[in-house]
Amino acid sequence: MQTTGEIARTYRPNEVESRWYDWWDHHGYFAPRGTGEPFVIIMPPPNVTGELHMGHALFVAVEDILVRWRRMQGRPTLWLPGADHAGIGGQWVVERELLEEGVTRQDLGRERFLKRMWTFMDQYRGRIREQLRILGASCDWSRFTFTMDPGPARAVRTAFRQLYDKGLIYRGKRLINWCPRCRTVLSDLEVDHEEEQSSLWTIRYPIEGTDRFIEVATTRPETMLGDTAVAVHPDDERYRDLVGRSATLPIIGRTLPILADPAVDPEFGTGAVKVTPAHDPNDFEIGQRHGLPAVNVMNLDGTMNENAAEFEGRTISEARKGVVARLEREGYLVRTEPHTLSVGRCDRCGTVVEPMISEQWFVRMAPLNAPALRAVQEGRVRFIPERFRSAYVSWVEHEHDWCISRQLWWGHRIPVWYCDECGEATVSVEQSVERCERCGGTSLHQDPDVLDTWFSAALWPFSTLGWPDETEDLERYYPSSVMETGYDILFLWVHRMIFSGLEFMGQAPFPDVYLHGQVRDAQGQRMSKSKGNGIDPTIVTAEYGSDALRLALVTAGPVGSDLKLSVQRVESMRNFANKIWNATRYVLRATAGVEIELADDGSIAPPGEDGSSLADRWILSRLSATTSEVTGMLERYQLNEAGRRLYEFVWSEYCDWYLEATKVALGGTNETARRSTQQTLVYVLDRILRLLHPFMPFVTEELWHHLPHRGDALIVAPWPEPGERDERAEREFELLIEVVRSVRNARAEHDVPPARLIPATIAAGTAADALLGQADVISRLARIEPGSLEIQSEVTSPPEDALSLVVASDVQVYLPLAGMVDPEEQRRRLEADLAAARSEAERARGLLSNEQFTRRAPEHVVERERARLAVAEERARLLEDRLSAL
RNA sequence: GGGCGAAUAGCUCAGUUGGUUAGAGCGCACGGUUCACAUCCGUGAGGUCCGGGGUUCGAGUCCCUGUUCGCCCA
Repeated sequence: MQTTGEIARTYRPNEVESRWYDWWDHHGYFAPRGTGEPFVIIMPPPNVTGELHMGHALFVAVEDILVRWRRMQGRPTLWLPGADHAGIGGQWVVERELLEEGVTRQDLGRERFLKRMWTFMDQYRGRIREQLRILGASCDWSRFTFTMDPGPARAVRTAFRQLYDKGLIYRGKRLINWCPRCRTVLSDLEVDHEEEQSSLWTIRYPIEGTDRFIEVATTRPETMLGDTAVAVHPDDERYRDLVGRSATLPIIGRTLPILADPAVDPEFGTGAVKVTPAHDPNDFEIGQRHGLPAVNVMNLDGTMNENAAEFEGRTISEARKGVVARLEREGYLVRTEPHTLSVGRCDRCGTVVEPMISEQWFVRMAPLNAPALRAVQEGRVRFIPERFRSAYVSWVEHEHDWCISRQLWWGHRIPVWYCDECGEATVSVEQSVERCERCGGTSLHQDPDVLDTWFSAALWPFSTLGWPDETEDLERYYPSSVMETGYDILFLWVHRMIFSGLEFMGQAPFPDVYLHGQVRDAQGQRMSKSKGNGIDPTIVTAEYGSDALRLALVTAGPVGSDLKLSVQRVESMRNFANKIWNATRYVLRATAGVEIELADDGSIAPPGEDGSSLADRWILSRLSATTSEVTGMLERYQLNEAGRRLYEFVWSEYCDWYLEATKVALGGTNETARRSTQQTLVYVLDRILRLLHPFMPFVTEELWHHLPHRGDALIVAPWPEPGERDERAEREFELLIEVVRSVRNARAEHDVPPARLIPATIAAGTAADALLGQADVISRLARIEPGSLEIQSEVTSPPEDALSLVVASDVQVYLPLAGMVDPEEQRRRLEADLAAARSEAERARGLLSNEQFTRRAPEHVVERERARLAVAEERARLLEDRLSAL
């Protein structure tokens, strides 16, 4: 794309950003290029149905920075995008649509419903690209994959078959979490537990053959209809004589054995509990141990079933009220007291989850977890930040088997066919099965359920690359370089990818796991639709630009912790973009019509030594420092620090000092010096744009095209290598900065109008030569009258009535501001400075006179203290002189 | 109940293997029509490094303990 001519006075992000994305894409820059070790990120696939939110903006910012940086380093770089079908969530969106039309999915039937799902999905598919385009995600669209595509679908069936054959997938009747609203089973991880205020009801059951009762405490009285035992702790003296006897269940009249089991907490309630194996995980286990029957009293829609006597057909909460009322009426309710308990809710819809017994498919985790734990413990999989490792290990060590079937229609159908003749299950990687594997019968029906969305997500690092086929992509790009995702799905997704990669590919799917936190509002509140405190990325990027949003997000806080985002921060990053924009305008104007030398690789050549000024040498050295620091920070995944470092370099060093200093050479008569400055200006700006490109791809690409260059695009321009440091230049220029600052400070303190130029005399000791060469720069920056600036190594007779500034031990500035300076005021200042210098000297002296310190501290620390002492003493001496001269 | 994290300027965060005078950005105050930029420039104020104890010549940093907030797991 050609960009020519004068550029606008202020940066307008939306005009610039809209131009580049498709241009990059059409030129093929998003596809891996070249040879060498690839850099690969498999993108966490956004839900097809989802709107763009800040979570997406954050992951795009982070991944795109890594990807663009590595691409510029010359690695063949693949960032593979995709979309997730989002099981329950996806189905729910379409069901809601149907609801408005007054139809249920059951009315439509499975086939027509799925057709409708696909129509919907096809509509939404394009939106992911559109959203990622806004954010500048440089991912390879030719490899875009949807979890329901034929490839990943076959991967799912293949994985299922392999695990089934190894006995790692089984079907079993177990206690599971049931969401009555979604009408499906959920895995343990999809249930959110929250403390809620409720009651503890104490009920008494008559003991058979006596006129005594046993009191049990429960948080869920309605489940008593399904009680099949009463249990106490084996060591509980209070109930020892009752163990072995029986109680009668009120309302129902069932006989309940009273048994002893160590799982009962004698401290809770009365120490005796009712046992409802069909509706409580602990009771289920007690039931297993004692061979108790499980009586299910609920329907799948959250109403009571035929085992609930008169409460059949009522909702659970109606049943609870009814049961309590009847118990009370009949004298079985002993008391009701307030109680806090943990309630499980469906993480999708918030409905209270019911534990129920149901036949489902499970993955046997222990054999799969062992290799995953080893990989993490041996460091083959690293977490960034590291602290997530211990959370991962302790969670995985205690993981239960994973329930993978879901009672939904939208998703990967379980690849199991049951024979109508012999009942045998046939598991197939094919889409359909004609013949029973055992009896050859041809009348089969497929399991009606689908698989947990995370089952297909677990295979994502290799199903996207063609597995189970041995494709070139799989060979070349597996394992990927880093998995970047939110810490909230560490167990739900990351863990499952790790064990799946190890199981199916024999190798962990990534060596590094970079975990980002959640984006919160300026007050640290979670952004949510209902609170209305969310910041919409579409709106923010339209106003401030995606570059600004990206930089605001990535510099907002360290990796792995939640970050606070305010529009104000985005705005200040937009201002930063404007700063670079205007710096470029300045450079372009300063170098108009000048031939800029290019290096062999087509980039701007570094300026030669000839005619280079102190400022030139200083900024080049600072550029080297910045380049190596930023590269190091990126290598350590410290993106936030890298971003901030660049911000500071550009604004505080390049713009505030270097650009200002160049105005002298550019306006001067020395042709060589001017050429050197022009070359340096462009050279450093070019490096800045390169370093900044991963963070702010749009504005940097735009500006780069205005600079002289021979490459095609900044997105594929080489990443800068740090040059030499010039410590002498840094020291000297920093002294210059100190001199200028102290003059400015004095001017401000004494209300010297900015427009007024003043004379100055500088005594600069050993730095006199260096400063002498910078007289023009100093006078310009400090607003000193050029003809009246004197720089000497020593000033024997300072100007009369001069204000005296002590910059360093041997550097003083005299500002002859006769008439402007109140002598009392100056005395006060000097005295304050003197007091500071004396106390500093005192501190250093005290330290150095401590023999423990001089003996035990390292030599360089002691040396530094000696130097500080000398400086402070010299400074104090100078200040005393000035004071007495006053 | 177990675990993790955080606590440093008004706000958001840096602060290397401990090195003695704790930094940045934003915000704030004051001053500015300096020919890149008011989306800007200059100057400045602002800190018991959460409390207590310990180790050390030396602690924001290491150890113990407590407080507050947040998160994860059961």
